[in-house]
Amino acid sequence: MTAGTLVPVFAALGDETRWSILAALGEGDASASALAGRLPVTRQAIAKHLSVLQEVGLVESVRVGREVRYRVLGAQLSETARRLEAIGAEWDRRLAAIKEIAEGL
Amino acid sequence: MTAGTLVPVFAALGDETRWSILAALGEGDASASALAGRLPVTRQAIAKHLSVLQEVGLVESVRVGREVRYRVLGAQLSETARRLEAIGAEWDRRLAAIKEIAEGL
DNA sequence: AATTGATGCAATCATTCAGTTGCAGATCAC
DNA sequence: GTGATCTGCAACTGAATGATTGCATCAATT
Repeated sequence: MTAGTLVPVFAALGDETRWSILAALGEGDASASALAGRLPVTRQAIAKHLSVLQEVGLVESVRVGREVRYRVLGAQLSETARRLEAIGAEWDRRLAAIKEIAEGL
Repeated sequence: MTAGTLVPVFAALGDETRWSILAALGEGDASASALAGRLPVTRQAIAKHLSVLQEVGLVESVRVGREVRYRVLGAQLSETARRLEAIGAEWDRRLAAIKEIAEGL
């Protein structure tokens, strides 16, 4: 269901413009040209960002006639969040264990 | 408790070397020099990465004599995961609503 | 105090990347 | 078919960044 590697997803999410695109797509599916009308960047720049987002599984595209509509995939975000939560919890567990040892409990 | 902006945290997590550092720190607190002994990059490169990680609240540092020890903060990861999950769920909710409308349910 | 080991700062280099412009190709409307 | 519109590819530019080397500084050990 989800992409293999985790790091590229974070790299994709580490850009303000891409979040603007995701936010705009959150209002409803749209094409690169339509997004270019709402954001202060060119269509080609948006097309590149959409390509990045699609490669990591954050959006999907559907061809409708002569335009290509993009849609946000929330499931990938949830999956990423789940894996991140697991890692964070593991580290906190270790820290707690160390603290217990240090305090002689 | 956590840093303000979300995007820089993702940018910080979007680098393989920084994950190597986080993984190494997961085995126990360490200094930049100690990490340089375990990873295939120079101490200065690691120092820069640690600076980035510290700025977004993923690690904290404690001075111990002449060395500076770094520790992973799992709480920031968990916090980031929570916010990500919330966004993903919201998007999926909207998608489901749109799909229902489209299918005339 | 002299030496050793650790951090910090600065300059440099190569690569990556976000963004642009320009043009060619494809598809709908008329 | 002709024109308008949307996509796709390619080349280019400028800025950000990952990584390096070199040197200065500061603290602990002897």
